Amino acid sequence: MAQTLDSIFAALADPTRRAILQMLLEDDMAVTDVAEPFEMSLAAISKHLSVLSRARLISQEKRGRVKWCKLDPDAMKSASTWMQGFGQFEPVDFDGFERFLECELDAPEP
Amino acid sequence: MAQTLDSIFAALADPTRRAILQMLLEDDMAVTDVAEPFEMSLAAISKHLSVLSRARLISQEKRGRVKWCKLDPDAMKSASTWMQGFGQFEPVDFDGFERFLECELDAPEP
DNA sequence: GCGATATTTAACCAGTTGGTTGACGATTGC
DNA sequence: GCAATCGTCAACCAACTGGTTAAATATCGC
Repeated sequence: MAQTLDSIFAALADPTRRAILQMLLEDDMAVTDVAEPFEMSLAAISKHLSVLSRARLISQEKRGRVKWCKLDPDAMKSASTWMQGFGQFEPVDFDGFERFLECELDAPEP
Repeated sequence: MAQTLDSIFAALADPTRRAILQMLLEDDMAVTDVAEPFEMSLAAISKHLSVLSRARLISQEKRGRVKWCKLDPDAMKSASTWMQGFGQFEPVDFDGFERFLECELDAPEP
């Protein structure tokens, strides 16, 4: 679990990878489509995806020659759970999505 | 903000730094006391603390020759907020925790 | 003032990261 | 069958990380 948190937080520490996760929030995507908005090589994106995959933040499934990437929220949830040790609970937060959108404005690229 | 998230998640990606944060959850601590349970040099811990400090996960205040380290929940809060876009995680009341920390301050200083 | 204590800085080292290019293995459509 | 598409792998590079030891800087107690 500690090693899991290592890889999850390390994966989240890169703005390109966070942007990829936010793209996947919209829909599952093929590797080539994930790469399209970024100004870097496909190989670089492929590496980023494997980092996300090893951290189990995404899952990947190959169908034909296309590899589909899909968000897997469990890992993010365990990171979030770890962080909850640093705060107290409060009832469901309806502003959450709004604040998320504000953060998204600051994301790099696409 | 994007750069902030970079440094916050990068800081959280190291198990030593996460352990330090959990120690600080109990109480504010001097650098030497933070270092005591770890099997590494004081200089290494000092570096870890400066990473945490640059990420604003802790604040540091020098009183005399002792530098006190104190949790600063704001940074963790923004990371948690970013993550909330990815699931129905329980949100965290970091403001409540901050009030809790302020109460702690009234406790007798070591 | 002086020795002890608290902490940071500098120089260094090995390993990791994030990117590149180019070659390669599968799969598809014609 | 064969050219195009999808994606990874290998080799390489510069920059960063996490650790070390040794020296430097403050401050404290006496």
